[in-house]
Formats: sequence, structure tokens, C-alpha cells
Amino acid sequence: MRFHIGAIFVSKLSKFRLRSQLASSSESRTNFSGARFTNSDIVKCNVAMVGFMRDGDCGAALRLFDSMPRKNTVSYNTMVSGYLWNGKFALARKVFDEMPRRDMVSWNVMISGYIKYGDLGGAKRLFDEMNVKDVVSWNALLSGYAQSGYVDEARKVFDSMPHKNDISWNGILAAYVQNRKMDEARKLFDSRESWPVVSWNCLIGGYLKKKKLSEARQVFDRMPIRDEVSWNTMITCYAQNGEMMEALKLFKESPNQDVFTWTALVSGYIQNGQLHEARTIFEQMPERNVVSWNSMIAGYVQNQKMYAARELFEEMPCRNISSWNTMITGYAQNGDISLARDLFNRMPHRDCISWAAIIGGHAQSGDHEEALRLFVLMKREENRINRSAFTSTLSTCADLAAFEFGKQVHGCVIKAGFEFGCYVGNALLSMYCRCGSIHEACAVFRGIEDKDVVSWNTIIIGYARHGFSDEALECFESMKVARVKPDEVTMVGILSACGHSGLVDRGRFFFDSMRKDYGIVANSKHYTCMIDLLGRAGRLEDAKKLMAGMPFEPDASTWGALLGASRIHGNAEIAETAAERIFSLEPWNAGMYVLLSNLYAASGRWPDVDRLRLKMRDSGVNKEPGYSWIEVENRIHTFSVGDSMHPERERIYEFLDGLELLLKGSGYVSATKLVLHDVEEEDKQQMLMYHSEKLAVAYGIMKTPAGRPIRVFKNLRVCADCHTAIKHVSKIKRTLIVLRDPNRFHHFQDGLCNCGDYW
DNA sequence: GTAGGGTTAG
Repeated sequence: MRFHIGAIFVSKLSKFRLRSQLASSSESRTNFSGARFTNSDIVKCNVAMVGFMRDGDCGAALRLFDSMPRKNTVSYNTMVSGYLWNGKFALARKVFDEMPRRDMVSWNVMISGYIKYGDLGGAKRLFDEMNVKDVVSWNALLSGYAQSGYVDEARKVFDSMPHKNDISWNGILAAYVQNRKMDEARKLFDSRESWPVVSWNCLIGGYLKKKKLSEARQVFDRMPIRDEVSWNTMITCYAQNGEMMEALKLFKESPNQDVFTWTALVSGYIQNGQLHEARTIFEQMPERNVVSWNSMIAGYVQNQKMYAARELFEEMPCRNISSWNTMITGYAQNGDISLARDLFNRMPHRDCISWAAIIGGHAQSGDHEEALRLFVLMKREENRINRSAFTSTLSTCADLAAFEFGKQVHGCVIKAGFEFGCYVGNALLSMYCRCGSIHEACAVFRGIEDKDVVSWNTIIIGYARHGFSDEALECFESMKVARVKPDEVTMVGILSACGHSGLVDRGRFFFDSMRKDYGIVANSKHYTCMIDLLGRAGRLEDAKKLMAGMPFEPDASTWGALLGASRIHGNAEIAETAAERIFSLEPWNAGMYVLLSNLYAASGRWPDVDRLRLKMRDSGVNKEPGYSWIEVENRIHTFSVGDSMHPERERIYEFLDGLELLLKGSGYVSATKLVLHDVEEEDKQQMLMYHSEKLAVAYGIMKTPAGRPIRVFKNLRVCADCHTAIKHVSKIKRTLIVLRDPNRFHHFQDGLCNCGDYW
């Protein structure tokens, strides 16, 4: 309708312009202004501009605006508000700055513009600049603070308001509700006689978010007047809490059912896992909009029914970004990254959720490089990066151990202002831990404002994996002081901290206090930690006993802990029993073959090594090839044993040969009995010398300026000979070498490793 | 004709 009015007027106007052009000549333009363009024409133009702006056609609005011989303040205000409506903040500000006179509306529009763009400081500055403020200005500021989570600030604004109206009261109520402070919201609500229906709805909506069904219902029953939203909110409450019968009852009682009501039922069934019922309701709906379609599609996606989801997606008449994002996320999470990428490439517009989904999808499918490349692209194309894009990128950096890249992402996180929050802060923290820099992890940890249990767990596990048990246990104490309740994960961290340092008694103590002090029931991970701790300390019998007393069947990793301990202590008998069980539980688990094979090799049982190799071949298990990698000058360099691929391999081998001589001079003797293959002694030495971790360390020393730590990563356990050799290297080259294997970090310095050769 | 609050479905 609006567009229609605008269109008619513009056609009139072009006639008008045409006429003036016909009369033409530059002087005649002066005749053009004034008398014939009445105030009522200005109003008509303003109406038309609103129409254009609502349709997203800023260009048409501007052309009309520019062609007006006379404008009033409303014309300018309309341009400011229209630009803001269409997301063009800078243009809005420009018109605001250039307009000849401003009225109250001009200021209020601009203030709400700042708030909409998340610049609360800018809003406040403008507010302070105003000589006279009205209740609208105050209300705008109030809701700005509320929406950004500053409840206390919002309260201060509310308390200092010279006049309050219903909207102000609703504003402070909403501030409490949006920030989940339902007790305070209720107190406020009860302190006032009568509220408009929106405030009642607001309160019920708050209870809905907190899943407080009975409170919601009480309020609903007390309402003097109910509108459609009240019914829909209440129906949603029941639907989202699995009470579909009650939801249906209310659905029938409600005076009207609109598309919200129907969609609430559909998504209620979906959340209850009743996909078929959801579809039936969906088919019965008298009217569907894009959200209804998206809900149904999301239902299929959540149940891994991508085919059905795709069918609806193709069929729907009205897709929006969410529809595309739902499909992309679905494909990405179900491992079909190429279909996800295809949709991503084809979608008409992307937002930061699309980017986060595709980055996360590539990361999950193992294509880490592409994930990071996409992050760089995203930075170029989007002016905002959302938190979830940051977290998936950071976890990719962690998987890849791309430390330098991670640091650059950290820089972007700081710019975006996310570093002090838990969500991104924890991801940063974890990235630094897993990239081998516990020091930087610690700095991030200290900066997180409200540390949650995940923050504490991450730093505790970080310390544990780096072999700093004392620090891990200290953190555990601080966590309790900070009144954050330890959970199952915390205890895994604490027990593994004890494990990495062989603290048997303390481990035992924490294991016993788990249930007593924190009400945490030991799960298989806790038992595995304890069995590992006892076993590696040489108390194999105690470990076996603990395992026998477990209230559930041991899984492969629990047996694996026993196998690992038996290997260290050369107990072939227990090792074989454990290996048998693992073979039957996880016939595809190549790591166990390797452990057992190492055990045989170490005791010179070559026929058994061969037998195992045959068994492995017959069962079709492929041993994951060992490789190591290091980040140099922002690129990841990967090495395998006796590597022949690296462009600088000749220099590396030369360097390594030189290093070997120095090593021998410092007392290093190669541990040939650890080589798996039964070959001649000299060949064994050769193979050992060119293990992937040694190649990576050598390359790191070649390329890293003196004094900087060297960080190397290996996909399999570090070999014992490399462990000895790297200890010597750290002394000869006077450098800190940090090596990550799947179990832990080894910090080599001055000829020692902080694992105390206990890993 | 331009400005302020809020609630429900993805």
C-alpha cells in the first residue's frame, strides 16, 4: 500500500520535473522553488520516502529527497531513520550532521541508531549532548543498557528519570527478564498495581526461558486481559517442556490460532523427538511462513534425516539465510562437507553464522587448512565476526597446533572485544594450552572475567598435560575458593595431573574424595586415570584389583591403560591379557597392536612381532603412520620417518648428522632395542636418527632464532630414543623444546624433561 | 509523515 502511494506520487512528481525541464534554462530553476510546492506536497513526499525506505530502496528515497524544492525537519528525520532501518549507519549520521535544524525526534532517532549498532558509548554521548531530553530519549537509553546486559546501569537510568510512563516501567521489567533475573522481575512486577498486557507477556516469557512452567501458568491465570501472544507464549511453555497434551488443550481453548501457535506445536513435537507428529501438524497448518518451514527442516536435520530436510528445502517457497544456514550446518555436522560447501557457495547472502558453520565443518572433516583459509576470507568479507566463528577457528588452530595463526586470531578477538567472556575466552585458553604455550594460556585465563567451570577445567587440564601438576592442584584449590563447583571433567584433570607426575597417594586421596566431597560418581575415565596412575607406578596388582572392582565393564581405554603400564614394567603376561581384550573390543584399534609389538620388540621376541604383524594384516588394520609437524614462518611443516618430501630435506639431514655427532659427544647412546623391525644394528640406528620428531626438532632449530622455544607436535607417542636425544639437544642448543604427543606435553630444557621420563 | 518499550514459532 505504502509503495503504491509512493509510486503514484513519484509519477506525478516526474511530470512536475518534466514540466520544469521543458521550461528549462538554468535561471528558471529559481522559479521552481517555493510557492507551488506546498506543505502538503512535503508531507506527500515524506510519506513516499518512508515507503521507499521500507522497501529497502534507499536510492529512490534519496532521489526524491534531493528533488524536493523545500524540505522540513521530518524529511531529514525520515532519511536518517530510513538509512538506519536499512543498515546504513554512516549515511544516517551524515544526514544527521548536515541537517539544518534538529528536533527531539532527530536526536532520539539517532540515539536508537547507535544502540541498534551496538555502540552504547556513542548513544550515551549523544544523550548527554541533548539540552532537553524527553521520556523517549530516556526510554531508548534504558533499553539500550538492558539489551547489552547492563542491568545495573539500566536501573540507574530508570531511577534518575524525571518522568516515567508504561514504556519505562516495561523497560526495566524487560531488563530483568532479558538478563534472567526473574526474582527481581517478579518483585518489580508485584510492586505495581496494573501493567499493560505486553508486560504480563514479558513476565511469562521470562518464566518460559527459565522453564518455570508453574510460575508461568500462575501469571497467565491471573491476567485480566489476554491477547494472542499470551496464549502463544503459554502454549510454547508447555510444548517446549514436553507437555504436548497440555499444549494441545490450550491450543484448542485459545480464541485464535495463528502461524505462531501452529509453529510452536510443530517445534514442540520436534523437541520431543516426535518427528512424525510434527510433520502431521505441519501438513495441517492453514498458513506457513519461513519460520514454520525452517523449524520442520531443522527437525529433520537434528535427526540426521538430511534427505527429507533437503526435500523440504527445495520445496519451500520462501528461503531466508536461516534456511540455508540450517542446511549447511546439517551437512557439515553429518560429515557431508562437500554438499555443505556447495550450498555455501550458492547462497545469495551469507552472514557470520554461515561462515562459522562452514569453517567448523571443514575443521571437523579434517581439512584444517581450508578452515583457516576461510577464516581469512571471512575477515575480508564480513565487517563483523561472531563468537562461534572465533571458537571454531581457534579450535582448528589448536588441532593443527598453528600457534602463530592462533595468536593472530587472538588479535582479532581483542579487537572484537570478546577476550574477557567465557565463550571465546575458553576457546583462546584451550588454543594456547594445546599449541604448547601454557604461559600464554595462563594470561588469557587471568583475563576472563567470570570464569566458569569450563575455564577452570581447561586450565587445570592444560597444566596437567604440560606436566605441571603442582600448578594444576593449586588451581583446583583456587577454584574452590572462587566457589565454582568441580565437575566430572575437573576430576579427570586432577587425577591425570597426579598421573603425569606419579603422585599415587594424592591421586588415591582425590579419587576417594570425589564422591564424598563433591558428590561425583566415578566414571570409566576416572577409573582409567587411576589404573594408569597405579600401573605406571609399578603397582600393577593394585591396578588390576581396582579394575576388577569397577561397577561396570572396562572399556578399551581402561584396558589400554593397563597395557601401557605393563609395557613400561615389562610385564608381558598382563599386557597380553589386556591386548586380547582390546582386540576383541576394538579390532580396528591399531594403537594397541603397536604397543604390544613394542613390548615384544623390546624383549627381543621377534617371532611374536612377526605374528602380530600378520594378525594386523589379516584383520585389515592399518597402523596410522607416525608423523611430526612444526609451524615455521606461519606455515605447517610435516615430517614422516626418513622423510623424502620436504624441499629442504638435504640441509635437514646434513644438520641432523652434525647434531648426532654432538649428541654422541655428550653421552647419548641410541636405544636400538626399541626399533620395531628386526634388522641389522646399523640400519636401526639410521632409522632412529631420522624419526619424524627428530627431523621436526632439527628443522625447528635451523629456522628459529636463538632463545625462542621450539614447539613440535607428534600424532603418536614420542619414541623413547627421541625422548633421550631431545633432552640432549635442549642442553647442547640451550633452548626450550616443547613436544606434544597424544598424551601430554614434554618440556625439554637443560638436558631434562619435565615428565621426569615418566610418561 | 519521522522517534521510545515488549512478548510467542526457526
